[in-house]
Amino acid sequence: MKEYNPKKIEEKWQKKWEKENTFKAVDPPASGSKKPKYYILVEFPYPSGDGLHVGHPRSYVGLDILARKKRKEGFNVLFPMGWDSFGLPTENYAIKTGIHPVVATKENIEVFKDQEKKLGLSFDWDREINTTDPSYYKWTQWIFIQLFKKGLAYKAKMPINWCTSCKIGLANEEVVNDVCERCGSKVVEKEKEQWMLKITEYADRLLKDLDKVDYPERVKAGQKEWIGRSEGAEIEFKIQDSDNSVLVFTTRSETIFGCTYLVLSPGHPLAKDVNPKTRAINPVNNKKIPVFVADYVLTEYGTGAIMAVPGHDQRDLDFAKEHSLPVIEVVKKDVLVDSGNFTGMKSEKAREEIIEWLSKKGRAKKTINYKLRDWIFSRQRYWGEPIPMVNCKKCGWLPVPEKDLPVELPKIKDYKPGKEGESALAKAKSWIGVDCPKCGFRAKRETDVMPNWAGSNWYFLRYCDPNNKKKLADPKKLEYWMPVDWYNGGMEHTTLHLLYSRFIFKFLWDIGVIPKPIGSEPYKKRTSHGMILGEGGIKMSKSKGNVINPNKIVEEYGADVLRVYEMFMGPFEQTIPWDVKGLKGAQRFLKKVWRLKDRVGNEIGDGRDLEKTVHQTIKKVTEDIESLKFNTAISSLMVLVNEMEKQKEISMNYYSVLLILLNPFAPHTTEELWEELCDDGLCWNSEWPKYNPKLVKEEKVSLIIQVNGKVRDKIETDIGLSEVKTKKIALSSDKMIKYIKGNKIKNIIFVKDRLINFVI
RNA sequence: GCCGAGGUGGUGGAAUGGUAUACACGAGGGACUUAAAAUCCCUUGGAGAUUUCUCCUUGCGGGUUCGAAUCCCGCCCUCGGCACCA
Repeated sequence: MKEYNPKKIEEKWQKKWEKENTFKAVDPPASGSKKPKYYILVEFPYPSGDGLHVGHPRSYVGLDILARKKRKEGFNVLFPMGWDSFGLPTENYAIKTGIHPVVATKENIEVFKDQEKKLGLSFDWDREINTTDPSYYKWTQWIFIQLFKKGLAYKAKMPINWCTSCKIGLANEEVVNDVCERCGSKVVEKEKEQWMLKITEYADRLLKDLDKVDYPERVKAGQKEWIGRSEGAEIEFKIQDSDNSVLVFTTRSETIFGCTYLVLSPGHPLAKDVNPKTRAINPVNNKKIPVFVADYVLTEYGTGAIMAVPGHDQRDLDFAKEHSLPVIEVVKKDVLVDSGNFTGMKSEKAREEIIEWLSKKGRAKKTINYKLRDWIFSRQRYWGEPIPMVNCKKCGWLPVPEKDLPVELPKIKDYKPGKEGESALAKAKSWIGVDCPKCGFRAKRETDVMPNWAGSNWYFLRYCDPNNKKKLADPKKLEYWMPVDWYNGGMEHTTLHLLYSRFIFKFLWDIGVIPKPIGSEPYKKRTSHGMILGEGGIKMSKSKGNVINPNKIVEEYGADVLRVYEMFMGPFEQTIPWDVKGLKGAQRFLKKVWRLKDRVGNEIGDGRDLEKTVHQTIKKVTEDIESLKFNTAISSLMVLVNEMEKQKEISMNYYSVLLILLNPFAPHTTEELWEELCDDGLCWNSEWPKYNPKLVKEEKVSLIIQVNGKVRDKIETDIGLSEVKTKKIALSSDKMIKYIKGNKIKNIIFVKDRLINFVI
């Protein structure tokens, strides 16, 4: 082929890869194969009706590069893809158009899959999964039943966030500024029976085990923040002239002598009984203090009541000023003052001793509080996994027998939730009625479905054994593939999705579904890619009309150009604006590589310089891919190509190194060139080159000569020159003579092969 | 308000204590062409001298150091996350 024609090339290789199942991950025991496994996971997308966004390929291409490199290095790579396809947009679309979510989902998936295939991603498509497939959600339901059996799923009447428009209960994290995150309508409180998951039981382990994993510090910080562990004490304040008492939670019991009033949250059981004359008794000094009700104290956190210490807490101080309440300072320079027997004690010691003293009197106990709350797991919607539970008037809540799983979504015509907010499933009368699994009398199915998270909590396990009909996954396969070696996804999922899936994994590990040797953490390493913004740095959105469709780019420039551009545009973790012009640079680069083939000759023709650059490039690209520094990896490849352009003839040897290094980034172009020029094998599975450390080093260096830290001259020297010799050469130069003339050299700083600095 | 990330040419960025601005885009000039595209060559941080050269420059102000984009202190701004967490 004379001209670079990406369209033809890409179609050709994509067909071949599909036909030959090139990127299939081999399950154990692979006969004779001793390749170590490597499991690379990218967050699976929600197949929306909008199709792929240029943000998707950023993650997929980045990790595809890693996957392709690992294969070359001899790993048995698992790099799968699937669809997280339950969700509201599809349901809302169904309500609007009457098109069944199953149909819409199928269409959307076809579009997504086609778009992804056109990017040349090396997924093992044999392992494709879909959370809305009954053979998949059978196991999502099965996990729920196991949680129920262990007492970790329970029903509770909860004051929930109720969206007045969506007619759906929202979890706390789905409410933004008192409005529904999805539709922007007003959210009110409503009492509702909800299925809850006891994630709080795992709070400590979710926190502690962060030490075992390789996540970015900012991600760990997010997890810690969300769990919000704080050590403190519950202290009892008796209400005067009453049998009631108020428990408060505090992390700073050493400040109790400065407590001048109590505050209850509006939801506190005693809040109704509080009046301006109510007094509580401070257990350390028997002072009678007023009691208030205020909404700056949260019902759900701690005991729903606080001891207010305006001398040492800003919010208490604000409140005290507003109500002209006394402010007492009881800690000065970390030492207690005006605090009875504890005066003069260091605050850290006093904190412990005060609790101990009050504990002996039965008025306090040490406790640990978490911000983390149990997880509301019910949604009154249609397009989700039915919660596989049955309610019998006689026997109560019972799980559907496992042999009857999956509980499939019934076919209905109207997907709208009921007016009271009940799930649309409540309309499927014949589906609801079921025999009680225990007593056999007529009972009713649960009509709530699970939230979006349910399917994505454990999907990475199913990839290990996607077609297993008897088990969630074969333990042998899990033991081989798990844990995930490298997980990449969006920053927006680093708190909740990560926490929830870690919780479910730990639970499955506890009950023996996950083989013990794997350990109780699902992801060894987590990274996050940055968002791609529209041109000019504004978010891409339909309303702004600045959404870029990756397939248009593929049409015009080719997938390899898009891949190289997205990886070159800037640091992988960083948010970055899209720039059409940048595509041109990527295109020029690949064209240059293409044209270089005409200069490939035999073994002669390479200068020593090219040899050095080749080895330096191998080193740089090898290291940069491992740290996701794709932008600098590509720039070093550009340097190599620029250097090759200067040569009259390039050896096959060096050109093939270039092709292998570039292959993960531009798999189609390099494969085509490889086929044309190389006699043996394919580029994708050619061994990753190794560099010679001796050849990476420069033999000559440009040594900097400074005077008082300012660069005044440079000299070309051999490496390893001693201080004495360097000094001699440096001082003999005309420039230096000029600069130093008439001054006394006070000090000389010498850094070998880098610089010499004269301080005068 | 708190937590996290960041601020470097006209633009995206490189450099994590040692030549600031690699690589790329854009722009200007030139070659090829009837012309355009494509391709190639040169110039390109700013200011002043223009043959040698000098001074300034990494958000702002200090500090440490022979030497700071990089480390420390204070401030300003942008982006992301969380919302009274006792």
